[in-house]
Amino acid sequence: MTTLKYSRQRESIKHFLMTTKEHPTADEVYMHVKKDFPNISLGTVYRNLNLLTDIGEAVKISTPDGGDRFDGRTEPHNHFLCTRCGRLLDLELDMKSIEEVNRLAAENFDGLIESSSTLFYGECSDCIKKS
Amino acid sequence: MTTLKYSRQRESIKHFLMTTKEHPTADEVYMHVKKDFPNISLGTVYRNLNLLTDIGEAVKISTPDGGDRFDGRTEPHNHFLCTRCGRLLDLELDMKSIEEVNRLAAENFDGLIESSSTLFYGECSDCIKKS
DNA sequence: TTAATAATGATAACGATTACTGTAATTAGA
DNA sequence: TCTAATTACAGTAATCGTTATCATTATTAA
Repeated sequence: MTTLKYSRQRESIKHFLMTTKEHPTADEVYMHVKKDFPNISLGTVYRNLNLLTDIGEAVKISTPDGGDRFDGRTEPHNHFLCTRCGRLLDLELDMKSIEEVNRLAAENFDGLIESSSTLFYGECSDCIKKS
Repeated sequence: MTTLKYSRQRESIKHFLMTTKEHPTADEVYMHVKKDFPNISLGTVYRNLNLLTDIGEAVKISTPDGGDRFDGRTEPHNHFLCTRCGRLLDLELDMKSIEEVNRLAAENFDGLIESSSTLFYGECSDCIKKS
């Protein structure tokens, strides 16, 4: 086991993830952090995003379109992907509902369900307005 | 709009997807179909997997670990990813539960929810036995 | 049977991510 | 505070999954 050592770059990445409402891709994080660290490397961004994910200070979200997104909110919550514009949004679902889903799923399942993540699809309000 | 033309390769891919219980990656489909078509190209596999997905005869599943998986079952259902062995399994959840989740989610959401896909995490029965 | 065109196999190109390497920053201990 | 040990860095090459290109083959409608 290797000890964690402070770094400004990691702190900046973490801070950005925790304050943004978006769910940026690694490249978007890179672009942002570049403002403070003009010659930060994309590899550093990936390394730290994975590190933060591993120690539970960030969450990785997989979508069927393109690269993974990262989220600084680590409490269980779900996401909505707009099938028109591709935006990924937070979607609140109270803990009870999440637990209820896990319980329902466990009824017909032979293993141990620890958590779940739901991705909802549809049209976001912005796209509905435009149509 | 381009007309669809029959091909043995596509038929074989489709047949495999519909009969297997697994959720193969593109490469696993490739390996399997190779038995009948020894010089099929991986590009052909991808092309047809995407085509089948587009016309609704297959489903693409994104997981946080590595490549996408494909599923010949097109009725709405959910999946379970074992955090130990990485296996992706079907998980039955009756339509009512799925609709209920979508309804609950819609309550606090401003757009239109059309569908959802839940990925459950935990340990599969095989891994539990081994521990 | 033929002409039109969609699908193929082979391979190159691509984008996202990871691995490598020598240098710089952080940290624990004297 | 200085030093030594070690982690993190920037830069870059390599890898992996996937898509695009293209000349050839298979399917299909007339």
